[in-house]
Amino acid sequence: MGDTQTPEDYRNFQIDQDPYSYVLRTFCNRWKPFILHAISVDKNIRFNRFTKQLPISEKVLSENLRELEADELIIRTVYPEVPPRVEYSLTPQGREVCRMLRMLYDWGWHEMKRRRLPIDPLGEMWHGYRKPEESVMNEPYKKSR
Amino acid sequence: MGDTQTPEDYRNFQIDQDPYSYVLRTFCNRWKPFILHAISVDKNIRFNRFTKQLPISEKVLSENLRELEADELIIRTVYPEVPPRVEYSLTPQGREVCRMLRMLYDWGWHEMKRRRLPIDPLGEMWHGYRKPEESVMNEPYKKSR
DNA sequence: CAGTATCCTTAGGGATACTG
DNA sequence: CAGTATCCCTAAGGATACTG
Repeated sequence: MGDTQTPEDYRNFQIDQDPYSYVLRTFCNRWKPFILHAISVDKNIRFNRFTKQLPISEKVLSENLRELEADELIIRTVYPEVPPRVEYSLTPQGREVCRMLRMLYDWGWHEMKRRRLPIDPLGEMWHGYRKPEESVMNEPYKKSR
Repeated sequence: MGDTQTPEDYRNFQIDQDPYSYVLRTFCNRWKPFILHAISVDKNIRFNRFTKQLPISEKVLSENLRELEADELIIRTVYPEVPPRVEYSLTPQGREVCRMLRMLYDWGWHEMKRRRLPIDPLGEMWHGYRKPEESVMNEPYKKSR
């Protein structure tokens, strides 16, 4: 379907149109793996819950949620109540991504073990590498400092 | 094995010690997927070949290769000749990473198709989504401009 | 509650010149 | 050939205050 490209066309490499780059900007920044994982565990999670579970600023959280929504990995549902309630959930694509992220986490975990690097215990609890403690997982991060 | 942590310990979330972060900094930046893939295809690839296949500056390429080596994903072999010859190859861990990157690429490719986004044809050739043309793949990137 | 709006800092990457 | 060494720039993220 119109795929008659010359070698010269190919040489004009557009990195931003490569699937690697798409993947990186879609879910491989500092916070998106954590955000997606939080949604996968806590269905219908609300805005404030993120900020209690992750040391992320509201600005950055908001930006990331908007991007994830635009990329169709999550759905934002607004309930017209007072005070407002907004819930976030995964799309089918978002669930696929979570499966891949799971693989990445597992690889990273084993690799860090192999290299004897310290591993954050909270993530381990969330991913089944450590006995869970509800009291901690419900609100792990203190806004202190 | 000394894993007696209090809830307060857990609350002190160290994002840099989480496997997600480890994965991101190990092989999820702008160029590492391309570099690793280039090595996986062209065993014993040399420094200059990267710069001909990717629009990457020598500085950034060098930095990335050093990091990949430090993280034990690639091996750097120096042959004491004149002029010097240095070859890069994958470690077993590097090959594992390439397998995961393959999954990410495939997901990204399908997702971009689904969303009707333009996909760079050169990457498609390298990943088997498009009929390969040797002449282009051997030196796709022109240093012009 | 669920966010914006501002302002600020830093790390990652790009361009270019140079070297053993 | 296989890199350093410089200098520069932008995008991502952080801190904080404010709002419907």
